[in-house]
Amino acid sequence: MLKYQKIAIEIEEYIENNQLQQGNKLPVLETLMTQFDVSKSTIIKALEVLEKKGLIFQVRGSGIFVRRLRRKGYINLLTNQGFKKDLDDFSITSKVVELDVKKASSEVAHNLNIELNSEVYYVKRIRYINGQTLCLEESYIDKAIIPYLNKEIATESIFNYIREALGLKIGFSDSYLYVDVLNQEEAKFLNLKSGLPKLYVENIFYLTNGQSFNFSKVNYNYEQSQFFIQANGYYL
Amino acid sequence: MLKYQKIAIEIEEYIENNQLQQGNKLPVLETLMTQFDVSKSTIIKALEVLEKKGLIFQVRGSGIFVRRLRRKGYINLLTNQGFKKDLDDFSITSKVVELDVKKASSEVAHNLNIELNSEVYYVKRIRYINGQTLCLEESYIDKAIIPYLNKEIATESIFNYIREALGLKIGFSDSYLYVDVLNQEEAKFLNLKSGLPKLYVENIFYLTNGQSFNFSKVNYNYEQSQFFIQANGYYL
DNA sequence: CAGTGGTCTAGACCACTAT
DNA sequence: TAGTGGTCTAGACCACTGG
Repeated sequence: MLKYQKIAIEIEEYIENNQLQQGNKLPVLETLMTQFDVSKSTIIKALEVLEKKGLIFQVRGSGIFVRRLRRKGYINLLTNQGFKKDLDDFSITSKVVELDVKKASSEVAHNLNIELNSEVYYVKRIRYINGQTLCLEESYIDKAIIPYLNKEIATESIFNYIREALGLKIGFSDSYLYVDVLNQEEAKFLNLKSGLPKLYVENIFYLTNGQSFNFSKVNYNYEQSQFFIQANGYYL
Repeated sequence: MLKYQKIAIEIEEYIENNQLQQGNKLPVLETLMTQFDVSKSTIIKALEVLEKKGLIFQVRGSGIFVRRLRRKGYINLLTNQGFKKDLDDFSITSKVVELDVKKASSEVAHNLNIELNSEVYYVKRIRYINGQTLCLEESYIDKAIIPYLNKEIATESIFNYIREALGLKIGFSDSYLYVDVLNQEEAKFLNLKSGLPKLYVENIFYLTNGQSFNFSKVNYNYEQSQFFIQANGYYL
C-alpha cells in the first residue's frame, strides 16, 4: 500500500474514532508531516484523497476541516455500483431473475463499444434494500472481458468478482438518468403499480484502461430512492 | 492564473480544436513537460484537473487518453447550479416569481447552519430550458453573507453575482435527491398535471471557507430532466 | 525490456486568513 | 505580520503496459 493511501485511511479513522463534526479542525500540515514522517507533498496527496471523498475541505491560510453530511439514509450516487461497501448503512441483497449469454443488439454494442452480435452476458436482477425492492437492473457484460459468470456470482457482487477473482481494475463510469413512470412489467418486478414514478439510470462502466465492460439499465423504486451527491468546486 | 490551470485549459482547447475522440492518445508526459517548459509535477497537476472534469483518463505504463461522453442533451448533475456555463449547449432562462426577505424556519436554519429567525432571502424562480419549463426552484440565501439581492440579479445568475460582484468563492455543495409526484401548485408552475413524476433535489452550497450560504429546493419537470454524472474510480 | 505514468523527497517561494 | 495551505522545481526511484 502506498504511503499516501495509508495516511488517508489513518486520518479517516481518526475522524471517525473521534467523531469529529463538520467544521472541526484537523492538525496543521506541519504537524501531520512530522507525525507521519513524510514530505509535505505526500500529506497533500493524502488530503486530496479525503477531499475527493467529501470528508474534508481545506482553506488556504486557515486550516483543514472536517466535512460531514447532515443526513443519513441516502445512497451515494457516485458509488452505487457495487453496493457492498455501503453494507454498514444498508443491507442490500439481490435476486437473479435471468442470466443468459446473448448477442449484442445495436444499442448494447454501441454502449459497450463492441461489434454487433458479439457475445454478452445478460443479467436481470432485483435488488433489495432492507428487505424492500430497491431496483430492477438489467446488465450487459462483455464476455470477451468477463469470460465466465454464474447465478451465484451475480447474486453476490459481480464487481467484487471482477476485481478479486479476475484481477481487473475498475476505472470510471458514465451515468445517464431521468425520471419516468413504471410500465407493467417493471411494476410487477418492483411490487409496485404501473404508472408510478421511477428513476431510470443507464450506466457504462470502464476498466482503468478505458475498456467498457458493463452497460446496465436500472429502474429504481421511487419509495426507496434517496440519493446524495457531494460536489467539489472544480467547476463552481 | 496558475501555470497548471493555464496548461489544463490549453490541453482542453487542444482536445476540442482537434476534435479528439474517446481513446485518442495525448502526447506523453515528457513531451508535455518540454512543450510547456514546466516540471513533471505541474503537468501531472494539470492532467489531474482534466481527469476530475472527466475529459481524460490516464493509464500507467501506457498513456494519457481522451474521455468523451457518448450522448448529448444531458445536464451535468455536478455542475448544474449556475447553469450559465452550459449555455453553449442549452438556452436557460429564469423568471422570478417571488423575492422576499424572510425569517429562517427551523428547516432553513438547520440547513444553512444559522440561528432560527435569522434573515434570509427567499427566491422562487421558474427556469426554462430552450423555452420549456425545466424546474421550479426555491432558494434560501443567508442575508448575513449576501446582503443585497434584487429581481434583476435573480433573473440572471445569482452565482455569478456572488462570485463577481461580491468577490466570494463558491467551494462545494451537497445535494439530496429523490423521485416523487407533483402536487397541484408545483404542477401549475411547471405547466404540467399534478400526479406526474418529478425529480426533487435539495442543495446546500458552501463557500470555500465552509460557510453554507444557499439552501435550495428544486422540482424538475420530468420531461426535461436528463442528467449525467461521470464518476472517477476513487471508490471503485 | 523499453516506454510511460506514479510516488516521494527537500526545499524555495507564493497567497490567503486571522488577529 | 505570523500562521497556514498551495505552487512549483529537479530529480531519484517505482510500477505497470505492451511489444
